[in-house]
Amino acid sequence: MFDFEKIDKVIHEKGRLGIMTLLSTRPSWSFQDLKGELAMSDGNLVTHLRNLHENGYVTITKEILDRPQTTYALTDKGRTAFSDYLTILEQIVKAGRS
Amino acid sequence: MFDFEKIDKVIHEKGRLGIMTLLSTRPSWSFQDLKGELAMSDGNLVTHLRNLHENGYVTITKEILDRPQTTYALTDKGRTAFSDYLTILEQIVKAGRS
DNA sequence: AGTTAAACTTTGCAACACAAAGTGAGGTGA
DNA sequence: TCACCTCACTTTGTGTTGCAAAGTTTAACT
Repeated sequence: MFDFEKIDKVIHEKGRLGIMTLLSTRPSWSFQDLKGELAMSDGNLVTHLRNLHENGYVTITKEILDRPQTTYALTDKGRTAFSDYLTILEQIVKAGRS
Repeated sequence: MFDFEKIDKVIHEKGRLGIMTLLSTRPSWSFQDLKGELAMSDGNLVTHLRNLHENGYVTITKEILDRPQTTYALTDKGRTAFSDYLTILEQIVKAGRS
């Protein structure tokens, strides 16, 4: 039926799935905004973001404006991976709703 | 935006998600059929099924026909939980595709 | 009795999520 | 200038769990 092995383990985790979903809705997000949306500790959030960055899905941009501010955005690779992941979700929903 | 905490951890795992999706498409499945669809070791499959059973999502029926044969099916609770899970997936897809 | 297959159980390990606490850089207020 | 605060991050520790591999049990079939 489906090849569940194709599910991207990097994305398929509650925390990172939340991050990826948020990142896909805007060009970029600040650390604080992400933190505000996701009930996660600093450390946990940073770790997930670093994980996504190490997998090439997310860019990290450090700026010092008023306060230090780091912004995160999807790379093309990340956007593609997320799109592929969504395609599998769509198939699951389709099968499950039938 | 979304409450990602609401994602059911029992279902949101590659292996069990595969099982739940398959179970939702037919009244019942034999162990062998599940094993045929999912690239998983016996032990791993049994463990996931037991997990789902212990959470009240799946019934286990043991029969001895030609050979011993165990069949698995969704409970009402399991069907509801899976439906709720799919609803969240739909929201993610919708947000991610926007 | 010996073999084979189904459906487990057990064991062991590596990975990982997560919390909590600590760090350091760079403001801001007194 | 000194204390304090926030942001972003690191470190540490703990508990959970996914997973493979090997062993076990039960029952049929020869």
